[in-house]
Amino acid sequence: MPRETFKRLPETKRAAIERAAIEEFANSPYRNASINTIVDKAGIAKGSLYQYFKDKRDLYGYILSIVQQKKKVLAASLTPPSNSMDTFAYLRWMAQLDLLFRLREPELANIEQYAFLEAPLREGEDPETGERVMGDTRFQDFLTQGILHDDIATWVDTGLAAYILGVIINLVGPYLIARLGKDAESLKDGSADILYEPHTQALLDNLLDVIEAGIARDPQIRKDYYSK
Amino acid sequence: MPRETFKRLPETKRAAIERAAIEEFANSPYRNASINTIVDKAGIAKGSLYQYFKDKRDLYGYILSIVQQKKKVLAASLTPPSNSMDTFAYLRWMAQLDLLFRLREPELANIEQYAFLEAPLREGEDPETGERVMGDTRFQDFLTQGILHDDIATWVDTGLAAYILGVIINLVGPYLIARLGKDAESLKDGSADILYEPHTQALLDNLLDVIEAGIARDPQIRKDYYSK
DNA sequence: TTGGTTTGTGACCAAACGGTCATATTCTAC
DNA sequence: GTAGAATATGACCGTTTGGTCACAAACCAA
Repeated sequence: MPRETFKRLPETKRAAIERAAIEEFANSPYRNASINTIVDKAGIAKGSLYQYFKDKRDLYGYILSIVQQKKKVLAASLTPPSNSMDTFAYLRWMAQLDLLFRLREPELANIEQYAFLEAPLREGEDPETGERVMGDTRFQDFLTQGILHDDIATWVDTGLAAYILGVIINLVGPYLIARLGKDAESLKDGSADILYEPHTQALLDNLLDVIEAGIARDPQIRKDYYSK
Repeated sequence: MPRETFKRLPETKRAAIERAAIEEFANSPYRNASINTIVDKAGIAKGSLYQYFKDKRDLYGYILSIVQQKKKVLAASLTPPSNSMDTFAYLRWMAQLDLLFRLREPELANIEQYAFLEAPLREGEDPETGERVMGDTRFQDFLTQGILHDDIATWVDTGLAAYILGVIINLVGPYLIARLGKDAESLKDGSADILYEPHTQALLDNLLDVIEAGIARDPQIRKDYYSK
């Protein structure tokens, strides 16, 4: 969506503009984000910005595309979800990806969250049935597949559960970071690996155990080490 | 928090101001709510408003107190939670209260939700332990009690679960209303009672069954009619 | 009717908003 | 060197923001 002029910009200048915009959209939801603040921080004139982007929405859309792309790259760098991965392992993988994204790119994660909160009820169309559904269609699909695989209890209302899962995944990040406290620091600077940091894994385990116990057809959690 | 002058105002005028403010704060989060819009809708001069309230925050605080009070009244009109009510019945009662509030007072419910989203991570202090906790302390207490009563599985991380419960209860309302569709209309105009409307009760049942299955020590849901 | 207190009013303020545009500067090609 | 295109600039526009204040109107007791 940026104009051609923007793409021809020297690397450093483009980066400065992107960084300034990211910082601003991470600190304020779209409506309150300030163009003036962005151009000041980027060190360019306001008129210049409007040569690169049609308007505020255009700039915002571009920043959102950066967020998505960066997350995609991170997802690819993480052990990818395999087809053999079971339903809940996949869900755990998603939660871990979300947390890792928040640790590595807190500003981008914030932008993502603002975007989610601005349309938490956005409708999507189920490509399968054409039925209108609410919430992230990813989770809708996820649950439908889970039922087909006999992983999810058939009595679970998939629409409701998909909505709840979306809300949880999108809002649990800040809580986890706060709970991890200084452990989160080690994960950020890379001195610890999220895959092996015990405190982090314990929290993720607990979150997913609750979810699995809640919607699984035959939850393992009830038979394992936790049972008393 | 309103000034004495406001309390002395004729009923109709006070009501007009409250209605205008409620409408505005229900449509926009605090930062974007407009004083100008409020005074226009209330049909008073801007200077008058500032004789009744110190500033925007003061007015907002007053409106929030109305929200809380109205919800309290509604809670009292509903069959109150008894001591003998078990942990999950109490949680279901809370969910039902929230839904009913949304049906009867959609604007007030919206204000409540904006307030929640503006500080979803606000810290509270556990009066028992003095420990700093996140999320609604109500749910923290609720879970602690539940564990004492042997209703909640001991392996559940209460902090995490309390946060999740808070997020769910505060955000599931709009989804439920949308799902109920025209049934929601009957509930609003009083031609149907939420306690007996089957579609509504089925959705609430499903939500609470998932939660119970997720965190209960000995979830009934696994043994009952749903099991296959 | 008078005088004093309480209440009502809207023009006005400085700041910030998104966006525009005439002009200046820089770059490219011949 | 020069013409012409591309890019940079910040003063400026109209609008909106929360909040103030000098003044007018209404009220009330004496």
